Amino acid sequence: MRKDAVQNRERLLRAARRLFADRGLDVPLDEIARVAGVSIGTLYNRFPTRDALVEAVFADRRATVADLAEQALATDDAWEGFAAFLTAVCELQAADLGYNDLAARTAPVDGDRGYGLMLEIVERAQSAGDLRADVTLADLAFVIWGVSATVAATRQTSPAAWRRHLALMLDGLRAAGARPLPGPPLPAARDC
Amino acid sequence: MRKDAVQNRERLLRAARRLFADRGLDVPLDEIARVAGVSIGTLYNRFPTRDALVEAVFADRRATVADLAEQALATDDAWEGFAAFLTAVCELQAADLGYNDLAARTAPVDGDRGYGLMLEIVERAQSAGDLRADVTLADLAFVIWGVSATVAATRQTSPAAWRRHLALMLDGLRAAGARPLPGPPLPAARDC
DNA sequence: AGCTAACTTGAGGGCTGTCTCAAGTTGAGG
DNA sequence: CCTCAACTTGAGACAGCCCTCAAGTTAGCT
Repeated sequence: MRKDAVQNRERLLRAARRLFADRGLDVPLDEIARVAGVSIGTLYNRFPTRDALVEAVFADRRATVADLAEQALATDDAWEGFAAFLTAVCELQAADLGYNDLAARTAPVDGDRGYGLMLEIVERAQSAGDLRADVTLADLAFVIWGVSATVAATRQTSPAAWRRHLALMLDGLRAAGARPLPGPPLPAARDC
Repeated sequence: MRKDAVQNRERLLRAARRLFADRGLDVPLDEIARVAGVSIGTLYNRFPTRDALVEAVFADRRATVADLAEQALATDDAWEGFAAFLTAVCELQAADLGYNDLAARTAPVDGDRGYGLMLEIVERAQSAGDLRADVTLADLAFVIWGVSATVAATRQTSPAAWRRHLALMLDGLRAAGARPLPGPPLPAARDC
């Protein structure tokens, strides 16, 4: 790839990162091109679809989440690790409206490195008797979806409000005082 | 108002009710007109803005919610009333994608009849020692927003999944085993 | 310096949805 | 039956965003 092409690619990524973070994944592509100081045609040359751009911008996130999962497993207390992991993921969401959108739209993929780790986090916390036994990994989507909605709704006015939401959900996930859950657990959904 | 005009208005409302319910509040207006068997111009004659149409379609909902709140207060057990109220509201959301959108976008208005009743539901459940003392009425938005997101995400594949989400939140709202919440409660937000 | 493949450009066509308004139609009172 | 205010109509102006491609430019090799 030519030197100038590489530079343009990076400008585009920088612009997209910023705009996605501030305004969400649906920001117009021509605006990204404009902020990058590049024509819309060049953007399409480098990233043929919006998804390709999103994927490139958030490529590191999957690994970041997997790292967080490993840290969680390294924590002595199983519940503490579990709670810290969820909190960290939600912090990523709160810090970046684009990732907030992305997290709410995509489910963890089965083959992924993070998937196995997350499963382990859940099972460990359940074995320790701290996490209620009737939840599954898929139920954590409720936390992600819920916090995503709260972040989107309160970002401007109460940027820390999601922490209350998360705290309520964590208390709901505790084994102590849990009432049985209705219905079957969520199937391990592919996406959305 | 002329007889045919009244009839057209009702056709529009019927069409809008159906389309909002199936596809959410953002369904194109010209499609509503088409389904109603009326021109787009007529739609704009009757309802100058989308909000006016939405308002007309869901005009009864505010009263419905207030009625539900009254029923909740008529329940002997304070917590049971509280939980039944939230469940009923979420059932409205699950049954109508349009209302699901609406509930997530608008906060209960201060002067509203339902507002006072909901306040009472919360306070009664807190006085009974069942609902944790550190939540406020505004915190119930987390339930609405969260369930709204879950309904939107799982409607097609697991239409009852929101009940698990709600059950987790209800357990999180219980006084028993509650950990202190972080941050200040949400300000009584106007909208959104 | 000259050449060429790689790259950039941005006007323009396409699509979807909103909203308007001049012209035509019709219900209903007199 | 006549009249006219009320109503309906739908083409079309407008706006936002997507995506393409023919023409022009440039990096980098020889």
